[in-house]
Amino acid sequence: MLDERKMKILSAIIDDYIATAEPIGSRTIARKYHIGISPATIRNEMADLEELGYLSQPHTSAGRIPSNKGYRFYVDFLMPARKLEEYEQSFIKRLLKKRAKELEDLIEEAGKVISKLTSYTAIILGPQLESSRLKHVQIIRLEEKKGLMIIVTSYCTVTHHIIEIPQNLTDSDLQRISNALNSNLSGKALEEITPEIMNSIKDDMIEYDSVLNVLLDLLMENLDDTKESNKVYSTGSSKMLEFPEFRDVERARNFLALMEQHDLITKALKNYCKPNSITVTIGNENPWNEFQDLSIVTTGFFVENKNLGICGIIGPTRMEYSRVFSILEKVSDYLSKAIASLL
Amino acid sequence: MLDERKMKILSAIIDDYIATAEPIGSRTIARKYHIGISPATIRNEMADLEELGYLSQPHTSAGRIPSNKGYRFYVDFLMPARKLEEYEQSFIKRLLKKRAKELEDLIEEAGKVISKLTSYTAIILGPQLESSRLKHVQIIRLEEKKGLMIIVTSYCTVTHHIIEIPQNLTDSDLQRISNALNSNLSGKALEEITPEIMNSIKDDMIEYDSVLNVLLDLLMENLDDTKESNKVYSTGSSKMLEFPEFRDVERARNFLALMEQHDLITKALKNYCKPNSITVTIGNENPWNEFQDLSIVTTGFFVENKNLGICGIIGPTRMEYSRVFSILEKVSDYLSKAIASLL
DNA sequence: TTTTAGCACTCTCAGGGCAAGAGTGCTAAA
DNA sequence: TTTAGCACTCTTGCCCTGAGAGTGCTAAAA
Repeated sequence: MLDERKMKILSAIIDDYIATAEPIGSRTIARKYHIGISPATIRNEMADLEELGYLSQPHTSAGRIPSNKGYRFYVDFLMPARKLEEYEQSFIKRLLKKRAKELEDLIEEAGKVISKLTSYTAIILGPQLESSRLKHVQIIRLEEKKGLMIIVTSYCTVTHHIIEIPQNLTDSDLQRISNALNSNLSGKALEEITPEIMNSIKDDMIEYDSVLNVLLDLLMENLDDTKESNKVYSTGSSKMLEFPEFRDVERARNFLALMEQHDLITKALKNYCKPNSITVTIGNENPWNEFQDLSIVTTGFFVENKNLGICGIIGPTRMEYSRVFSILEKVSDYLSKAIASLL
Repeated sequence: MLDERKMKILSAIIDDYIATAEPIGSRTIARKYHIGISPATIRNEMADLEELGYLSQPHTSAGRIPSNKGYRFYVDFLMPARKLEEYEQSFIKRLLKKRAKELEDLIEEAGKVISKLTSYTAIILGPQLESSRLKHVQIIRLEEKKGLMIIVTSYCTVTHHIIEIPQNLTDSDLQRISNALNSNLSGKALEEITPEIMNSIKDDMIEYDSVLNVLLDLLMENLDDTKESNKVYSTGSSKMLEFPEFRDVERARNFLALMEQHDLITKALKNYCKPNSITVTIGNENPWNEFQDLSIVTTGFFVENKNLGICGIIGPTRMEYSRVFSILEKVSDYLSKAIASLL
């Protein structure tokens, strides 16, 4: 563990670097932060900190910048707690008030709020349906031979599929099928829908065998889909380019390309984020080198104590961690409430 | 109108500039394109073309680059027709084969195809529901006091709303309401749903007055929404940054910020694009100066001869117009077919 | 033993000067 | 009407230089 003085210096360097994006020299620290020791002493300490891996030097005669290890130490031990500004509070509160029609709208809104307030790119991984159950299935006839199957999960997410209806089925047949599916399947999670159950449904309604096959397939596929691939929402990429780390177009492009790789982002979020608390992944703590000089901060949002998704931000490792923490905490809180009142 | 020789020279300059992004000098033209006249003559012609507004010079001792007027002339008169490459053909064909579950998936897929093939940013404005009609309304009970209203339009786009169900309504009440709404409203366009019709529904079912008010409001709001604000899909922004015109981060950022302004894009597409044919808007032919050095190429897609939406690309004014034309034409064609077979 | 002042050294960065290169417009000859 | 020739302009890359910032080391001070 570092001694008091080293921590003070490290803290000062990181704070300053986060604010200015310029390497910091010993003189600057002595002048701006009043630690009460001379630049020479600070220089010695900085050399130590560099040897320990917390700092690095872009070139010999430049100041120091934090390394990933430095940021990690900062986030874990040094970072000051921060209260939200008045305007941030009220901005987030609007989330709750704006009556949204759907979960999706709400999530998009939350993304906008996060990116507006932080200037980083918001990422939301939403509805995480691992624990979702089937709530309702309904088949509606639209035309002579065309119908709509509507699937509602326990989180009130709705999906629909256009299906073909065999000529000989009447409306009451459709209703009977709907009823049978509901009474057998509703309340069940994906893994509880076994082949036995499906066969028993088919046996009960042998006369509808062919259409039932199609329906059950669609149903399973649908549940499978929502389980596998969460939808990724990301907002505010253009603002990110204002940061000096993206002055180089090459890096900007890489970042934008990364934001289009939803599968990779999903992986990164799922593997490295505990939804129950705010999690940070700094630079190469992420195994994919696309994230090399990016940090991810995330937290979950919940309904009835069940994790519904992950919201967070992605930005350069030089990030205002403490601001992001305070904002994300609040947004996740309010988002959870807003969803609860929606469902 | 320009004489033959001027057209040849203009054509050569624009072709070359589109390919290289470098100003072209008289010598280059004489060497690469065999027009059979000397650089000096070409120089004279170029001076004429500049005076006429088709070319401009970045600085006195540089070559010429096309002006917006030049591009316009090129697109209208000079541009060679182009056939699709084998691989482009087959790439687009996959659109049709991939069975999509929803219109939305199909549209997103089309966007990806367009941006992959052209390297420009694909923009799709979709389902344009101006001429859409209400096809079906259905209310489903999910829980004791919670229900789902499902609205299907004539293009089989589906929206849903979670609604509150008053305590005393039974399932058969809900069915009765659904039936009444359907028999009175289905097949009607938004503007055909007059207050008289709504009142007559209410009169018929006076006992459900309060819930009917909510439902009808939602319904109108929904139709209004889909009419006003089409959804904008855009894909492939990161690839755009590979073009030399975006080597400047400032411009890259402006472009990305523009792509997030869906309302402006909608306006630009709606006001300046005729869906029946391929339309180009070059640079400041668009009145908003965000589009200053961008061109938009669009065309519509159709189902049963009704325009369902607009698909197109947005890119720098220095654009491979003829390639884009050929690709867009094909995609719109196949997209229309794919949608037809889906619905 | 720890801290600090002093100093030589290193590296970057902005600015100036210079030569090369590309392209033009003009003039006069073909 | 076309073309060769030529002087002129402007950009670009390159080198050089001096200023500035910051370091590490040494030796003196606390």
